[in-house]
Parts: sequence; structure tokens; C-alpha cells
Amino acid sequence: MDYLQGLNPEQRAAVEQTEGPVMIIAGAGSGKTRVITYRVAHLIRKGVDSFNILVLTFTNKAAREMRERITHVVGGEAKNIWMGTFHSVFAKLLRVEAEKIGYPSNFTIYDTDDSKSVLRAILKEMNLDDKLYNVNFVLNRISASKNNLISWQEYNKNEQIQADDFSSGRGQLGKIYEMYATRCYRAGAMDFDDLLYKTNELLKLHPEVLNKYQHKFKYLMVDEYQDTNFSQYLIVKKLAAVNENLCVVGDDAQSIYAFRGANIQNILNFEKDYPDLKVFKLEQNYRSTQNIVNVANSIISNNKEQLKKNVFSEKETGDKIKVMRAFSDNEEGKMVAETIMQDRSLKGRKWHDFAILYRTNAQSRSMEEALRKLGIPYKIYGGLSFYQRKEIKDLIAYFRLTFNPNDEEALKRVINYPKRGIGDTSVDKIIVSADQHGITPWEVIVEPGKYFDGKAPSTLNTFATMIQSFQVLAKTKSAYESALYIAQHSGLLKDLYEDKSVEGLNRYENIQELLNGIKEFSEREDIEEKGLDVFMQDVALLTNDDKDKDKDADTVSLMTIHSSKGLEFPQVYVVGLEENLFPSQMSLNSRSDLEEERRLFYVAVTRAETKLTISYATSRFKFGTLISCEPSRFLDEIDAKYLELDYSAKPASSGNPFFDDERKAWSGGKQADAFSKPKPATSAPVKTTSILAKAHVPSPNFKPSDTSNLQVGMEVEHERFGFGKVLSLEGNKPDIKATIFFKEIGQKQLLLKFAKLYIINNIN
DNA sequence: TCGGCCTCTCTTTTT
DNA sequence: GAGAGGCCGA
Repeated sequence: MDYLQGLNPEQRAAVEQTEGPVMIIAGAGSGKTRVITYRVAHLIRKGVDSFNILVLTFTNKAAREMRERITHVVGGEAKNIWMGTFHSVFAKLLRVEAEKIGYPSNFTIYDTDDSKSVLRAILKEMNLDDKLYNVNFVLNRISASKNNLISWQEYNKNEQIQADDFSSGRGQLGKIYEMYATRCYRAGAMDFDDLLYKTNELLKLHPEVLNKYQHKFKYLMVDEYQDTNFSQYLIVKKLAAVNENLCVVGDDAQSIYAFRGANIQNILNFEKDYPDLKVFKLEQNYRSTQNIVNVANSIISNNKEQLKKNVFSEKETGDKIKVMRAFSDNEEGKMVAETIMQDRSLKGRKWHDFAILYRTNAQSRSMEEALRKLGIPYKIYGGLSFYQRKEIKDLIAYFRLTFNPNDEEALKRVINYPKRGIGDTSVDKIIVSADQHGITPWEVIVEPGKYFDGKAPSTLNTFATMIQSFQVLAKTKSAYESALYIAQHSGLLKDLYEDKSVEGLNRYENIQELLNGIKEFSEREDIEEKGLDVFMQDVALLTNDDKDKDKDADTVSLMTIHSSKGLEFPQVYVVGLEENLFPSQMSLNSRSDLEEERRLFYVAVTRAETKLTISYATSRFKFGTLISCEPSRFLDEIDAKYLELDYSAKPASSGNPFFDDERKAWSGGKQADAFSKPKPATSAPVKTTSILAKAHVPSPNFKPSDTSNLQVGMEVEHERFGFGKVLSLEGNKPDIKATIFFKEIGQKQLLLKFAKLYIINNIN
């Protein structure tokens, strides 16, 4: 058991405590993954059958890495452990047991797009205002209900919920929930939340099934326990109820998924559920320098709700945290890219030592552009997944339909793609007809003559026959052969092939890539069943990094802070530290939301091993409009002694200091390009939603005044916003904020230290 | 039925 | 600034 040697006493104690309820509170960088890995390995070494172990992780990637590391210690035995995300593990379980709760074992998994599409159709049928019943809002509401195990029946019976809905004018939510659930059921489909909800239902309605899995999973471990919701909590609790060999690992300070229903109380209340539990606290951070750990601690100390722990580092003090200020999002990208360039050569780093973390996916663009300009190789993680691309979803929809012809979303997706003359009108008719006869759309399509006259039946027949031929084929052929056949005979491959545009070429290549992936699957020797149906089983649960081939490539990593959880990099850039962006505007209304943002910042900071750089911009494009930004409150919360401010950024040298980059971007970068072809006269006028389009032209003699004595009532000219009057002043030097009413664009708040204002009349 | 054009929304984060 | 849905004319 030499693997125990490398652990510190607390880690080792946690590993060796294999029996009974255990809670491991693991601070950032405290070797959590090591502990889980070795604990599982230890179980197996002690003679526990690997078939009796269930490990639930938060991402597929974490599961894969852990399996690799366990294999390293115990060898091939690791293969038999049930290990994966909640969603994938219970999807697998449901495939075995689905028929007990009325689902086919080949049920489809609806992704978020599918769910929204179902809801849109329902809202349309019910003639509801899609502003009031915003699809995202409705889906959230349904999702939250499911995560709290509230069925649509209960939803409609619950007086409190009904009163809330009615008072907000959304009395139909319960009805929508009902229709949504019914529709999914009819389609033989489960959405993401159903995978957990239906598991609960299964375990509740079928004690014999519960009993079976309680005895199968003698040892349970849950990683990232702070991110579990009620539905997940209850599954775990039930499964562990017989043996109570349950070990949960988490860090309340890193709980960042409350928006998805995660309940931090699950970790805070663990002690109440299991009074005889053993608690281990891993507090030594092996990842980061003392400065970084100290900054992280000072950030999180602003939160009220937390478990007490003292995370410390014994590594070197390290560099101070650098704070960079830029004047625009593009400039921020430029500064980051340039610093990376410098540090790489100065410190002999590799590109993959660097990561850029941001709050929202939209921020990746300015970073990408800057990196590209300097020729820095980079890779974006997360974002639009490979499996979410249109062409991929189209082909997969054919596969879905092949195995589950009742899958209505798949049907709608491909019934007229490629074009085969079955337009929206026909599709609507099919659905109405299906509703009337209480059957599924597919059943209408199979016998169209029964329901329609005219030429529709023959086109529908052709389509149905095609799908049926796919079904026959898929029963006998390998995944790859079936997939290729379907891609060809559906006409999809041809349609993409004929599109010679750059995007079209790209789409064609993506399909090739998917087919190659399926080919690899078909050739795998560790799986017995290699049909396309097996490949399809959890395709909806795959994400980008599940298909990474070149993960060893030397590139800078770009990702949201959320997807950076669990990762570490020598040098980390956290960008966009601005009010309304980070913390997000949506989080400002409640303390708990704001605390979640702060934990998110904590996660971001603790990704860094040796050097952390934080940046913000004073203006940035949002929805194609330029807005001015203030530094994030989180910056103020850090003790200044850890920081090193770099405000060296100089406004560009030309006459318009702040907005050169933006202006270029706005004009498509063509303003100085004498060789660009003139637009044909017939072309539509350039769309100009940007503020710059109607920008104020400054007076010829415009020059910024000294605003230190600016007073309410003064009339001013702003370089871009035009003429205005000072309504109020607040704050202290040097952070005085002025509220100014501009004639052309209305009221705005400006920080005087940044705003270039010319004082027109001094009322004194 | 289909394609082009317009408008609207979107930005918080993901299994 | 992009993608998706809606609208309209052919």
C-alpha cells in the first residue's frame, strides 16, 4: 500500500476511513482528487468488489481522469467501477429499468434545445404570450420543480405555487408543465432533469429495484457534493441507506451551481443526516503560492454563509497579483495576449501553462482576436459543443428517429431536411391529426392515407419507408456502417457536399469527424455491443471535452470560470472584473446570488499556481453596443497589499484616445483599406446599432477640462455622448461618479477619473 | 412550399 | 454581432 505514503496525515485518515458516513471538506488545491482516487483504490485493495462501488462525479472528464488514475494503482479492476456523472450513471440505470416506469429502454434524451422547442410549440398551441411566458423562464420553472421532485400534478395542487403563478399573471404554468411532461412521455423522451427525477420515481415506486441497487452499490462516493440538488441528494441518500458507506467530498466555498438547483444546504446539513459521521478537513493548499491563497481567503471572507476552515499554503510567497486596466475589451485582450507572450519567453513557459478565464462565453471573442493577431495558439473549452452544431444535431436526429420514431423533436428536425416537400403546413397537419387520434406523429406518417388526401401521403410514405429501412439496417450492421448509410441515404451528406461555401465545407468536415468518431467506436475491442443504438445511448450527455483528441497540444486555454473548476494552471488570467459582468447583473438583487458570484471569483483565483493576473476594461461591447464599465466591487474586497496595479495602458496615440479599436471594428476594419472593393450600390445600408453610428462629433476645439471642481448644474460636452448637464455627483475622490443627462442619448453615469468632459459654462 | 429579408433577443454560468 | 424565428412575395 505504498500509495498511502505520499499523503499527509489528514488525507491518509480520510482514505483509510472506508466504512460509515464520511464527509471530506476539501479546500481548493488540497489534493481532493488524490484522496478520492486513493480511497477507491484502497477499497479495492482491501478486497471490496469493484462492481460494488459507485462514484459520482460532476463531469465526464473528472470521471475519466479518475478512472485512469485508479487503473494506475489497481489495474484492470478499475473498469468495473460504476463511475460517471449523475446524469450518465442514472441514464444507464434507467435504460435497464425504464420499462418499469413506462418508458422504452431506448428512450431519447432531450437536450436543452429540444426542451425549448417542445415548449415553444406548446406556448403556440395554447396561444400564450411568449414574452410573459418566456421560454427560458418556463423551462427554468419546470426544471426547478423537477429538481425539487414536484410533479406536475403536485404543482397544480399546491396552493402556494398556484397563488404565486396567478399573482404574477402566469396562471398557465402548471398547465404548460403538464403538457410538457405529457409530450415528452409520448415521445419516449426524458430531459436532463428527468434523468434524476425519473430515477427517484423508479426508486420510490419499485422498492425491489431500490433494494437491488442498495445491495449492489455497497460503497458510494460523491465528488463536488456542494453542487448537488435535492433530487440528486435524495437518490444518494436512498441508495446509501442500507450500508451507509457514503463518502461525500466537497467545498462549500466552491459551490457555483445554485442557479441550476444545487443546494449548498446538502453539504451544510450532512451532519444532521448522519450524526455519527466522520469529518475530515483538507486545508493545506498544495497548488498555489501564499499570495494567491491569501487573496482567495480574503475574497471568500466577505461571504456570510460558510463552513469554517483555514486554507493555507506552505509554498513560496510568490508574486503579487497583478491588476491590469484596459480602456476597451479589445485592448484588454491585447494586454493579456502581450503579457502571455512576454512571460512565455521570459520565464520559459509553454503555452499550455496559461489559462484565460472569463465570466461569460461572449467574452472569448476579444481574447481570441488578440491571441490570433499575435499568432498564439489557443483552445476554447466549453462554448458551443461539437454535438450542438446544427449539422451534427441533424444527423443525430436521424439516428434518434431510427431507434425511437416517436421522438417528435427529431422528427420535426429532419422531416423536411434535406428538403423533400414536407413543409410546415404538412407538419402542423400531422401533429394536429396525431393529437386528434391520440397517437404519435410517427403513427400518422406510417399510414398517411388514413388521415390525408392529395399528394401528401405519397411524400410521407417515402419518408417513412426511408426511416424504416434505416431501422432494419441498424439491427444488423455496425454503428459505423449504419451511420454512414443513414448519412448518405437521408441526403444529408449530399446536401452538405453541394454547399461549397467556407461554412458548408466546415459542416461537411464536422460530419466526417462524427462519422470517424463512430468508426472508432465500432472498432473498439472493449465493448461487445457495437450497434449504433449503443453509441447513441449517451450522446446527448457528451460535451466538447469528451471528444478531444489533441488534448496534449501546446495551447493557451480559454474557458468560463464554471468550466475551469477542478483544473489548475501555472499562470491564470481572470478577465472582465467589472460591475454587471462579474458580478453578473443578474446576481445583484440578492445576497445569496452575490455570494455565489463571489465563490465563483474564489474558484477563478484558486486555479492559479504561481501567477495570477486580473484585468478589467472601462468600456466594452455588449449586444453590439458600446457601454462604459466600472471596476468590479470584488477588486475592492481584496486587501491592497497583495495587489500590484498596472495602469500603464495608454490610450492609443491618435486623436480619438479611447475608441480606436472599436471604431475599426465598427467599420469592419476597412476604413484605411484603399483596395477594398466598393459595396455595390444596391447593397442594403450598413446596419448601425452601435452607439458610434450616431456618435456625437466633438466641437473642433474640444479638449477635456479639469473636472476636479465639477459641480451639479454645470453644462458639459462629452467627446462621444455630446452635450449634457450634470444632475448629481456622488462618491469620494478619486472615484467620483457623475450622473449627467445628455441631450442625445439620455442619462448616463460616468466616473470622472475616466470621463473626458469639456466644461462649457461654469455656473460659478 | 420556399427563400430572402427583417426583426428580435440574447448574456450568466451547464449536465 | 449572431442566430433564430417571423413575415412576405414568388
